[in-house]
Formats: sequence, structure tokens, C-alpha cells
Amino acid sequence: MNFQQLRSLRETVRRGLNLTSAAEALHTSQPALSKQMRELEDELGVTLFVRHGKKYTQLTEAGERIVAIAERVLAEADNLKRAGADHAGGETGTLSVAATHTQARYLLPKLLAQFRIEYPKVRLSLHQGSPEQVAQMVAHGDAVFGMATESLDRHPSLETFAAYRWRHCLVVPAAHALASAGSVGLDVLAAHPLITYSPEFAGRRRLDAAFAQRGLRPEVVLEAIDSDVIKTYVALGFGVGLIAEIAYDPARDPELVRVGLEDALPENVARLATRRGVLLRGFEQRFLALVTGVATD
Amino acid sequence: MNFQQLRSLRETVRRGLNLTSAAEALHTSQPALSKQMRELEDELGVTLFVRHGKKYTQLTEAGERIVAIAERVLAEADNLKRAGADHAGGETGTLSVAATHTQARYLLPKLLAQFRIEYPKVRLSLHQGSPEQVAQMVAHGDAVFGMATESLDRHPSLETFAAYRWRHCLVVPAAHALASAGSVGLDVLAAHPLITYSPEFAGRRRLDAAFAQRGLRPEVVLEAIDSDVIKTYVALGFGVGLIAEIAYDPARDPELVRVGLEDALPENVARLATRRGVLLRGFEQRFLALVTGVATD
DNA sequence: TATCCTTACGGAATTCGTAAGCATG
DNA sequence: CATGCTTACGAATTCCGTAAGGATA
Repeated sequence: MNFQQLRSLRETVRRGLNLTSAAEALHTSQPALSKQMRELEDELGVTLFVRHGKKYTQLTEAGERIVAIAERVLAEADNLKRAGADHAGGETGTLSVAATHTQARYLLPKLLAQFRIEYPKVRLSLHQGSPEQVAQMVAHGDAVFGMATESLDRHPSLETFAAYRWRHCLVVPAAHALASAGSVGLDVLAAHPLITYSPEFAGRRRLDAAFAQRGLRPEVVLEAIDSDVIKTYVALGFGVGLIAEIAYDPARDPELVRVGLEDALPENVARLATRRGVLLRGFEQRFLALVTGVATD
Repeated sequence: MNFQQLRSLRETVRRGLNLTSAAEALHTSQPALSKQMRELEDELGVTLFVRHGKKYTQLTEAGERIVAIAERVLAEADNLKRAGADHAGGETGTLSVAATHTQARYLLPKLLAQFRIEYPKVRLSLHQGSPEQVAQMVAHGDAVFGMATESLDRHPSLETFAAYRWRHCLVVPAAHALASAGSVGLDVLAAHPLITYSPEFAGRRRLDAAFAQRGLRPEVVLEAIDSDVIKTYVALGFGVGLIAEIAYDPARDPELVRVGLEDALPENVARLATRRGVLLRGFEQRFLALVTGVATD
């Protein structure tokens, strides 16, 4: 048994039991993988895959169990490398963060600026995606940290920390009828075409729930994953926007006006996630402390 | 990085950083180990050992950390094999138990007899040693289960379960002056030469404490690790014996008489231990249930 | 001088990629 | 017949054991 076999097994499972695809991902040949899987089965004395003809159709019960343990072996092996790197070059390396657009664009810059002062030699790697993709990236070890408002705490393999609390805010074009209103209720808002986040993003579900609770069914004319896109279309007059507070800046967004809301929209919590059991290097611990607002020293 | 390197590292540490000794234990050559350690250091980018000249004198700080993780990698790798074996031959394999003499001789027989009825094809491997050795064997993975009254719950890497509670009892030769006494106090007992377990065994510490609490200092003329040895010398008239209740059987020990004690001796708890995180095969879970008296089904 | 780690080198075993075979839908 | 796993085989790599070297107490 060796690590390569376990990596191959893991990748094969991740690729839906497609050896050819897994072989590509691992930069090796497909017959090599085929042999490794067979040898692993021989060594463990267990059939890992249900085969229909020569295709792998699903994992056997034993296979499911083995894969789960193999993941742990590989995770700990990764920790070995991380521990080595931490001692070898204490303050060098790469901080790898996966985040949704809003986090990457509005929250992370000031945190990363601070981080950069403390660790100028650490390179930053920022992966962007949907909350679900962020969760996957962290769970797979493609990123050490994940940041999003959604999805993260639904993954049992992730450990999450509250990063900051935020609410949605209403923005309208400067020339809009609502621009001069001191504040509006949700019922008034529901009468206007709405532009906000896609359902899987940034607390959208809670937003819908808040309207539904009052029996309102706003017309969402445009959904986007990206606060900047939303603001652009709001400015163009497509509708009124509901975006994360942090994404509105009067100075940067002169064509938009923020309007107060009479009914409080539900609070959202952006969370930082790591994979359970992952060993955090020194600078990674510091980043976690920065994001969660906890002092390290 | 491969498993062999990690096994070599673990064994080197266990052997007090003596490569030559570790090489023997692993049935390989010493230069092979030397190379593996150096290559592991190269790959992790870290010095694992403090070297004085060419000898390894201690682990570096990084080394300590790496070794701890390597142990986890190897433990999970072992779980892989165990999971495989469990599915491959569900009710075959080896039940590996380390125990002190008293457990092996008096408690385990009836449990193993029951176990054997349920799993006739499982082979039994019984390792005997001092409580400390039992703990080591389990911690090192040389045995899956450990059973003893002492030591086990002082090891953080072990998980322990109460197996049964017992007290010491007093046995004397049939012709002894105390043989006809209905029961005796500790003060009377302390006036006689005593034969009992060695300090590291079978609740001996609590026994001493019980005497000390009453200001008594009995003369222990013979210490043994083994109830049968104690009984033999008691029968020969060397002194009176304090042994585990379970080790006295009037039918088997006709030359001995059990005498009641007026003062209750402290209760001891024999514990069953497994290494934390170890995957228990089906029959091992059943054994655990048998020993702890919990039903499985 | 005895112990113990390191280096060097030749042979054995493992691993990989290419090419060809074969089963399913 | 397109996709996808298996088998076969030669080449490259890796790994190991023996032998010799060097450092410490």
C-alpha cells in the first residue's frame, strides 16, 4: 500500500469513478490507475468498486468505508508537509483562500492588507466561486480557508468560525422616486422590480423568507452573484438593489443612493471555514485570528 | 514520502533514536534507515534529529511535531487494513489482547470461552505483561485490547472502559492460626508476614494506602506479579496472602482458606483499553461489549 | 577500540507509459 | 463504434543490502 494508490482512489471517487478522467487529473496514464486500484483491492482483500462489465458503477459498502479512511490518511499526510513547511520557512508560503465575490471584493481586502504587512513574504492565492464551490475547495484541500455566508456550515467535514455579521441594504439610482424617501417598508419595496443575489448566494434565502413572512412576493428582475454587477444594473435603472451593506460606498458609488429600511432584514453571518483536522501553519493561524477578530498574542 | 519512511521514523523514535536497533526491529539494514531519515528530512525541508557528530541525540521541535503526525498517518493506514480485513473475512482474523496475569488467568477465560462460541474461527492472541507493558503494547498497536487494573487510564492515547470491579481478599494456609478466625481487622493482618502483588500490579498501591491510612506498616515478605505464585507461597507457609477475589477458588485451592476482613479494602476497577482512533472490527466490537457487559444487539 | 551514522555501488523490485485487447450501450 | 477498463511488455526509476568510511566517547 502506498500514498499514490490512495491518491488515485480519492481522485477516482471525486471524478465519479471515471478512471480516465482521474488519470488526467493526476497527470498519469489510465492503465496505471487501473492497476493501482486492482492492487489496492488485492492488498486489502476487498472489492472496492461494483463493476458492470468493465465500468465502475458505484462503490461497494467496503469501498465507502475504505475511501473515508483513505481521505484521513491523505489529510494527515498533507499535515506532515504543512508542518514541515511551517518549520522550514516560517513566514513564507502561500495563504490560500476561497471566497465568494462579495467577500473577496469587499471584506477581504482590508484583512489581507493587514496580513500583508505582517507577512510580506507570504504569497496570496485567492480562489473565487459560489458558496458551494468554496465549500468543495476547502473540503478537497484545494484551498485552506473558505469564506462565504452560505453553505459552509452544512458540510460536516468543515469547521466554521463566525467572521462578521451583516445585513442587506437598499440602493436605488440617485434619480429614483425612492431616493428621497427617508426610509421604506418591505411592502413598498416589493412593488418595485428588484435586483439582488442569486439564490445560492449571500443570504438570498433569508431575504426571500423575510418577504414571504409578510406575504410579499417581490419581482426579482435580475439575479447576479456579484454586488458590482447588481450595482451596475441598478444604476442603469433596471430596478432597485438589495446588496450587502459592505458593498455600498457613497464615495465609490455616487450614482447610487442608499435608502433606509423600516423593517429590519434578517442578519447574516459570513463564516470562515477550514477542513476539520487540518494543521494550520503559523501565518494561517494569524489569518484566522484576523478574520474572526480574535487576538493571537 | 512513503509509508516505509514513516514507519522507520516511528521505530527510530521508539528505539531511542538508535538507527541500528530500529533497523533490526524492521528487518532491514541500518544504511537503508539512514537514507530514509535523510530523505524524509530533505522532502519535508526540516531537520528532524539533533545530531552530535553522527549520533542522534534528540528530536528537534519540528521532529516532535512531525512524529506525532506520522503516528496518526500510520494509525489510519492501519485502520485501512483493518477495514479491509473486516469486510474480506468478516468473522476470521485474530483477537489480540494484552493483559496482566490476573486478567489473563482468571477473568478472561470465561469471556473468551463465550467469545469463542460466537466466533469459532477467530484466533486468539494473548500477550502478557505488567500494566505498563500492557499499555505500551496497546499504544504501539502490538495489541488491540489491553486489560489491567493499573496504568491504562494514565495514557492519553488510550481510551478505557470499566470492565469489572473487584476487591482483594485474604487467604491463609488451612493450618494457619487465622484460618479459624471468622474475620480479622487490618491491624491484626499487619502483624503477619504478607504476600501480595508487586507495586505496579493489581491495585497494590491502593492496598498500601489502605494500611497507611490506619497507620499500619505491614511487612511484605514476598511480592509477585502473579496470583498463582502468591498462592503457592502462602500454601508453603511463607505468610498470609492478599490476592484478587477472583483468583481464589475453594475447589481449586483446597490448601488455602479465605478469611473475612472486617475493614473493607478499597475497590479496584479493571479496565479495558484500546488505542484512540483505532477502527474495531466486528468481532472486536463484540469482544468489547462482552468485557464491558454491554449488549451489542 | 567499540559504537553508530554516512556514503558508495551493484542488483533486485517496483512503477510507469505505450500499445493492444475486449466489453458495454 | 465510441467509451472505458484490462492486459502485456519494455524502460526508467526507486529501493535495498553489502562494503567501506568517518566520528565520538
